[in-house]
Amino acid sequence: MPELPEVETIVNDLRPRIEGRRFTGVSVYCPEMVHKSSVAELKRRLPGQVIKKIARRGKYLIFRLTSGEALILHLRMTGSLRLSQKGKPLAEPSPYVRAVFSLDNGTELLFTDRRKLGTISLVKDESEEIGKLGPEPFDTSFTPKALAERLSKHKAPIKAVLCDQEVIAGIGNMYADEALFFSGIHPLRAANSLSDVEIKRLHKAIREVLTKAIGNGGASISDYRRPTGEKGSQQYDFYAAHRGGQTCKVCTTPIERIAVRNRGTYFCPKCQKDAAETTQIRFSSL
DNA sequence: CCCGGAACCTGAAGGC
DNA sequence: TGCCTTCAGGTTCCGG
Repeated sequence: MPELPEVETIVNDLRPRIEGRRFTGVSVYCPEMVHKSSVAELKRRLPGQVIKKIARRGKYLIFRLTSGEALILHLRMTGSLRLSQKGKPLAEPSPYVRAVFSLDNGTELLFTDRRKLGTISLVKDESEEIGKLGPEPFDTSFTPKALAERLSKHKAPIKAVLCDQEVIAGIGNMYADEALFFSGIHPLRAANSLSDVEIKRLHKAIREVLTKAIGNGGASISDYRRPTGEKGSQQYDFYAAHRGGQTCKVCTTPIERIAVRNRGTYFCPKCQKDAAETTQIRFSSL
């Protein structure tokens, strides 16, 4: 599932290949994926526009266009972007191509999505789509204090609050589990019950976990692929996420799986104790 | 306003 | 083998 590291990888892969290119056309095979505009509007307003800048905000991919408008994509759970040369089939063709964006150098950007939950929007003002997102984890304004202030407003389980895009942008199910593992915090702890020390550790763990995953090109759990078709390798580096029944890489205790807000949640019952007082730092870096 | 759960969607995986 | 049910989890919507 594409979260911040996966989208960041996609942006990094796309940037040298298609930044500065001009859209020449667009075909949409799944009109219900187009939000905040229509297929007709895409066809009318996109061709001719140059991609000035490719950016990421949270889990959103942003193509900033010459007109000042922005094409904003969200991959949700099974979406992916693939680059191909016009008329040249992919080495691993997908039956789930939902939209094709053609560029002036013969490159085609394919939006594939098995479950059709991804979104495509063309907006005049980016804030229409991403205005409510919380801070970027790597922004200098995202300090332990800023995290503390945001967490103090929520009594829901920390796991759920970390996945709330208005609290902090870009973290989803997998990296919430990883960040909690590396900060030694139980996923069911109330978000507003964390101590300052725990929040500091969590803040550090969030950045470390995301940085490592970006270095690994993201996690190819499910349908995620890089635009080149390559898989990421972060799935082999998980300590908690998707490791139910396997032994903890730190203490060999079996990793447990529980449901938090109907989401599969993996944690080590020994490294991530229930009560704040008993939690100790057993490791400080990845 | 806050919180929890359902809906969206469809292939994969598991049970019988 | 094959049918059926359940699961996956980002976001939005809705009801309490």
